[in-house]
Amino acid sequence: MHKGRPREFDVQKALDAALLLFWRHGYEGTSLASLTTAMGINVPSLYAAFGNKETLFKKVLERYLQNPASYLPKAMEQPTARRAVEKLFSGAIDMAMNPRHPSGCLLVQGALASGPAAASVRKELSLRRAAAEAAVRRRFERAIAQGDLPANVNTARLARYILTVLWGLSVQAAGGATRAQLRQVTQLALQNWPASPSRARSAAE
Amino acid sequence: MHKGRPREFDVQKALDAALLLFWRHGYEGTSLASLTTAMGINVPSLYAAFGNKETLFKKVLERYLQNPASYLPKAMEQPTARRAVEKLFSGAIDMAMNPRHPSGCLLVQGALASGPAAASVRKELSLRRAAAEAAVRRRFERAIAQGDLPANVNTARLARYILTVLWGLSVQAAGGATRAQLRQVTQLALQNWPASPSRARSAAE
DNA sequence: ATACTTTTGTATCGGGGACTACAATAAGTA
DNA sequence: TACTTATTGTAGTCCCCGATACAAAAGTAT
Repeated sequence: MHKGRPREFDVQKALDAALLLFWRHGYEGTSLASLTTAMGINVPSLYAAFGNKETLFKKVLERYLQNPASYLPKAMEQPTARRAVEKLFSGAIDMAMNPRHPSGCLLVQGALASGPAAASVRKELSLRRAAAEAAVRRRFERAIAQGDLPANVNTARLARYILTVLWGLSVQAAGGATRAQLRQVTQLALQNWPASPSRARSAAE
Repeated sequence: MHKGRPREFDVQKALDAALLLFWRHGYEGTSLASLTTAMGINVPSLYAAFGNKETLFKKVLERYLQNPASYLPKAMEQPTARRAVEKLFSGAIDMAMNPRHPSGCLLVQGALASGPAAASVRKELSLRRAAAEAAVRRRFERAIAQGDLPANVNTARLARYILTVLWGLSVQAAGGATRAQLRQVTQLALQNWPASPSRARSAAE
């Protein structure tokens, strides 16, 4: 099967360890020395397996989206758009409150602002945030097609609002907000939901 | 008046130049070399005038709150709580769209996640965000006392929601959102305003 | 065995990070 | 004019950054 000396570490475990560091300290705040220590490998092994710091981060990012951040696509499977957003928020809060990893979302914590060297990472995170917004927007479009949302709802605007609240939750979580506080924020954020009978035109126009 | 050789640069101008760098690249992403270049001074002058990188950042932060971010206390002077929040959002959008400086809010961009060396800066920013939230909450309390908001409104929760949207706007602005997009988000965010006659109990309990 | 291939460990590399020593300079003060 | 005080400019400090060279180790293939 394998040629040459076999790898002595688990790639996924190493990625998970790297994820925790990038998540907590951001891309620029995470050093290679701290990475190799946490991953339990030495520097040449890291470079042989993951390329360099930037490509390592991007693989960590993929891992993040598949494992702890999979609550977003999962939430979109809910039967109604309203339930989907509720599940999106509760999933985000559950993740933020999980003591096994840092608070907030890696798409926000990773590199909101950065030096020129990390511009590529910053751009990648920005694209991923836009992709998340697009996924929610597509869910809303499906909801309109299914009669679940009023047809005059502007799906792009509603999705952008929902994601703005989601990113804001990430900032609040980084500041040490409690689960109850975050939940109350999401409850307020959903009170202008367009499907609610008395305010069907809320997100319209 | 002054003893010794007089300073050859304007402290405020230098702080403004440093502000632009910290704002765009974050605390960790800004190097002393780039700072001295932008400020037009050399390294010993920087240390003599501002202490070190961390104390420089904190002075820059004060400057930021007084000059470009003064829209928040200004907005709180509006006659009603609703108008105050509208002004808060429009002020934030105006600042984000000003081409003379970076997008987003320094309280968010400065250091959401960071390495251990910048923990003090991260904590300081977190405190300032909490202070901003408290200022809005106090404005809501005044609004209740003045009959401007229903007495059963939970001011802390409503303020936290408003600030969550504000921080979310900062993330969206960092991602390149347009003025129209940000404005639409704030319009949606205000549709569940508790003073609105048909939904006076929205933010309550 | 021997050759070949890949990973591992050690020991670096050049570069840039924040920060400072020190002498020259430019003002006020005697 | 000499003295004092503070800033400026040059040069350099130490240290950690991301990234590598190279030989020993541990497997497969012949």
